[in-house]
Amino acid sequence: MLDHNKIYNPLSNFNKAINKLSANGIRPTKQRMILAKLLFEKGKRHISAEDLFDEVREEDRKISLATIYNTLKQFTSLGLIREIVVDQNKSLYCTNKESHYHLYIEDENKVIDIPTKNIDLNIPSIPACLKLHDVDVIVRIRTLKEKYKN
Amino acid sequence: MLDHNKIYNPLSNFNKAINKLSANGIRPTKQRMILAKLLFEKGKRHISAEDLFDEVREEDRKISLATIYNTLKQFTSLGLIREIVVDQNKSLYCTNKESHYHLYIEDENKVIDIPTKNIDLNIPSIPACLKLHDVDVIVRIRTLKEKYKN
DNA sequence: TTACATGCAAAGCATTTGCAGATAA
DNA sequence: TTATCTGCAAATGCTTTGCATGTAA
Repeated sequence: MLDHNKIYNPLSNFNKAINKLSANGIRPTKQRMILAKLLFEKGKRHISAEDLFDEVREEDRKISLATIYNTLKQFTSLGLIREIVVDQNKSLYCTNKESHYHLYIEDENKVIDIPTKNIDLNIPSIPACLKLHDVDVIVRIRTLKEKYKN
Repeated sequence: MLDHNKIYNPLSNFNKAINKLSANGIRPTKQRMILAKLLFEKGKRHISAEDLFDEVREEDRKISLATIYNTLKQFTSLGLIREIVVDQNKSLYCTNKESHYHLYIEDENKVIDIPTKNIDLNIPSIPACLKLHDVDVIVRIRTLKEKYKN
């Protein structure tokens, strides 16, 4: 059921997402709507499949992990969210639609958005013909002590 | 067995690596020596565990994958190589000891080093107290066509 | 009605771990 | 000798897939 917020805010990220789904012939099923709400009605997020799975349960609903993974992949293909690979055992999904990069603090397993203007890329080695589709920048910082001596 | 190259080039990356091993009480076993040779006597490389496994076999030797993974992890802890997580199912290990960042071309599964001077990081949001141990920057570019329409 | 979605369990895959046997010092 | 290392196979953990069932249009 629609609430007033959505009725009077036709350009919300949630509504844009739903529009994009139908524009691509993808059915607005119960599961997709629940996930879209969690992703797009809570501000900018960096969230994992497992996190979403838990949030769905907290609402006393249930969506299988497989469906969550498949939906996240689909939303990513549609450009509704961005996947950030922070380490080999975890992908996070980012709902910030503005142009930005990511700062990953390994010790805390935490991701912070960095405005694009804060990083100047000067990469003459990219062939001019490459026609970039997307550029992700992950700045990974560690504060760990060295484990071995010099 | 040592060859002339090593005898007369005491500052080679290979020798530095071996020195670091013994400085940390880590035995220069047959397996570690073979891996160190492959890593440090072939110039700058971006190589996976599986790649190394294959290269060892090409020399008609055999080191188990488990040992290769463990050794790579250990060399990384020692700071001899750097791990680059290019996607969730693959880590590459980089033998370039100079300060640099990484450009990952997803379509080609290829990594190129970027000199640090080509990227200006201006990240006021990092708390000053954090005392960075290391900063990895991965610029991930895609040239794929969009799969879905707008 | 029917093409598309979902959920479950099983499969996949890179990586890690437990442990018995091997090896360096 | 003995602490460390290696190799195998099994375990792990995230993610994907096959397929039977369910559902939107």
